[in-house]
Amino acid sequence: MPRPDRRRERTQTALREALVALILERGYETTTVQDIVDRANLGRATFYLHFPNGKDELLLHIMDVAQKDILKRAHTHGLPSVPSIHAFQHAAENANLYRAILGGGGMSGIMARFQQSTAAEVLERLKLLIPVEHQANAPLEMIAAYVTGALNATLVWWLENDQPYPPEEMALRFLKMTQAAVVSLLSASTSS
Amino acid sequence: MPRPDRRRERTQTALREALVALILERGYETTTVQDIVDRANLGRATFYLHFPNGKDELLLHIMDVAQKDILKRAHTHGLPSVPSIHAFQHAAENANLYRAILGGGGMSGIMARFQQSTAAEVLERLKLLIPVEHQANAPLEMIAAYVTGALNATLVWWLENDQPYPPEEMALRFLKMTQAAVVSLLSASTSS
Amino acid sequence: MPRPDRRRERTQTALREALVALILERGYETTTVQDIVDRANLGRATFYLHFPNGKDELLLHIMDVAQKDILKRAHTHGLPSVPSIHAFQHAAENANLYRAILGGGGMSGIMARFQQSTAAEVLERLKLLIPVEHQANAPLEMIAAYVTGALNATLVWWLENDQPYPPEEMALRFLKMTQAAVVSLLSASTSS
Amino acid sequence: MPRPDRRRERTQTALREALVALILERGYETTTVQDIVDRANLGRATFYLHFPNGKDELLLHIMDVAQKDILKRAHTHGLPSVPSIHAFQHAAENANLYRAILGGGGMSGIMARFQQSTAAEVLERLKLLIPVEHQANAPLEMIAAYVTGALNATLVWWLENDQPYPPEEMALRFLKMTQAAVVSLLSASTSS
DNA sequence: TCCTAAGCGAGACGGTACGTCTTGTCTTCCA
DNA sequence: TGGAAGACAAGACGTACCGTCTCGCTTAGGA
Repeated sequence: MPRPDRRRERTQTALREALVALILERGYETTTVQDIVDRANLGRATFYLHFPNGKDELLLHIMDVAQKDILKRAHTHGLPSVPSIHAFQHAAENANLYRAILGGGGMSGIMARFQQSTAAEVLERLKLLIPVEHQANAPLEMIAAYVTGALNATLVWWLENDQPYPPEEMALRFLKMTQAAVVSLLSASTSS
Repeated sequence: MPRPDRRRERTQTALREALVALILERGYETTTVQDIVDRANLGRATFYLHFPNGKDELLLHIMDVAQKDILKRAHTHGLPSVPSIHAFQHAAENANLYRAILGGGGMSGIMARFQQSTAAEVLERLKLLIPVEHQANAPLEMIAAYVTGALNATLVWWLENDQPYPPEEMALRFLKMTQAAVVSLLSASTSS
Repeated sequence: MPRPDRRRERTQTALREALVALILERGYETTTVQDIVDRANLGRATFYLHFPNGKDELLLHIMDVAQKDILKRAHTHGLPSVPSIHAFQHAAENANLYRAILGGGGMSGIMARFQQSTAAEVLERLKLLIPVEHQANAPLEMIAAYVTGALNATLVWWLENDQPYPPEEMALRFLKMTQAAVVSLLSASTSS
Repeated sequence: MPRPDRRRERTQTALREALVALILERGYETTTVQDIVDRANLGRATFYLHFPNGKDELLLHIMDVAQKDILKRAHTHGLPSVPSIHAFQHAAENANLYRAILGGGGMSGIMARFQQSTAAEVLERLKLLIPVEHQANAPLEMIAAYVTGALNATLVWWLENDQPYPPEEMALRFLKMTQAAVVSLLSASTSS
């Protein structure tokens, strides 16, 4: 039975935990390598011994570990009828990490700011369009977030693929999907 | 009565254009203030004269200008029946800027990477679930991007609001909205 | 009358004085760039702005300034009958600097140690060879230092020039010069 | 009687030879402990086992061995009439080591540079003072090296002993010794 | 038309973080 | 069981940016 020097594993775990903690306390961009190794009680050179490309590599490593975690869980239970359940459960258990990666958004928070201001506009539209008696079935804020996230991702996909359809067609597709999604949620919630 | 002095406007325009160009060439994070003023043929002190908080402030300024643009257009035409049409049109005309803000994602691309790997998994699911005869109606990749963006944004909203519902309920809501969206798009495309 | 930004000169002077002071306090090799700029109340980057090759370049600069000083003095007074007088006077006025450059010797003091141990052996020889009644005329320690320095320098010259003469001949030349020097000093001192 | 343990001797010899070789190839200051043990095919810990104070201690050890060598030779032959003959012979046999210790001079070569520039000035003086017909008897460069080495060593002695005589007197003493030495060498060479 | 306050280019400067390198200690593994 | 391999803490290195600060030059605008 081989015993392959457990110090490396211990060191990397300490670094992972230190970075996750610091991201939550002060954000990713403003956290320095020195902060991380101070928190982990390690030397700076040791950090670069394990992650020669700096803190980005450590963050990727953290995400790798997390994704292996979620995949292991999925394989254990087989394909569920509600596929996203694992995502929500895993996010609940690693709320700090998910907030750090998805919420902070990086770019000094520019992207998060964009998402929020767009979501605010979407929310206004929803308030106008949805009859008041249905608004209690689900928080409009959640719907606004859903719609905004979908819109942004669709925009990025469209641009990254060199605008394969004219904007009018894209807007129509997006409208159809989104209308159906919103109506479905509200009516379904009613019947529950 | 203040003195308008057109030089200020000219300088700020030069800075905006320089940053947008540089973001596309090498990304936002790796662009330095010195790069920007070199490109704009300005002195470094001049930059801080206009944007004392650094390049973040300049990026916000660029987004402000862009959003004023889109709002002005919306007010001109009144509320459209397809609301997102302005977003798509504006994105098409400022593709570079949108790719920079939304696509790059910041955090050294970590977020974009997360989006992509998640989208790949979603795509696998879609291929299994959607009958082959419907797959031609709309690119599954676009649907995968839509769903992934919606999922991530919903996760963030849920976490930022301290998990107001249990994960199972969130997964169920998300499933309903998404199923309806996908079905709607595919069947609608069929009948068109 | 041009006024070419005196800040540079002031900064370089501060750096020179800081290094000279620190060399005396703790030696050249163990003095760090950070020590120097701390003492001079400057930033580290400023140091490399003026001396991009590190503290060696600053030390050379110090020596340049010193040598310009001694040459200016020599040119003022014309060629003296006792040529080394300027060296001794200048050394007396910049004793700290000379001790730092010549005495410390560097190489972690190895060279100084070698000089000292050799001088001790030479001193033993001198005590045996010189009659007691002449020993008061000049300190034998000074003569030992003189002879040792001459021997080492001659050795280096011989080796660097690929031993142009056999060792026996070199030893003979060296003996002649040194005997004459010692005898001359002692007898001359007697007649003074 | 202790057990000599020949491995220790073999290891130390390998380290000595490695350092001497490396000093010649790239200088003492820029040679690292890792370089030494790589060259000697040893582990780094082994180095510190033998020389806990680092490479300075190894260099001192090398000099000790060399000096024991020269002393053993001197005792074998008794006091010679030309005392420096052993120094020259030993230097010839260990030219690399002597060049490393005396020539490199350490302090990143500052001291060697000082010696050279001073020797150049001395050489100019000698050319003016010495009749052309005597210049062939001995290389003036050797005399310049001799005089410069003597001057520097005398200066150091004077400063380290807190300037026991005024500079004028020192310059005079130095002049007398040096004049006699030079004259002696040249005339003696003539008569040989 | 001038002249005067401003915008501006240039770049020195104090800081802070970077990623690299070497040192000396200590542990693990292997022959 | 002793030594090679190498992880580790400490800390200096030289580089890169940052944001601040003079210092003159240019220039637009009201006088």
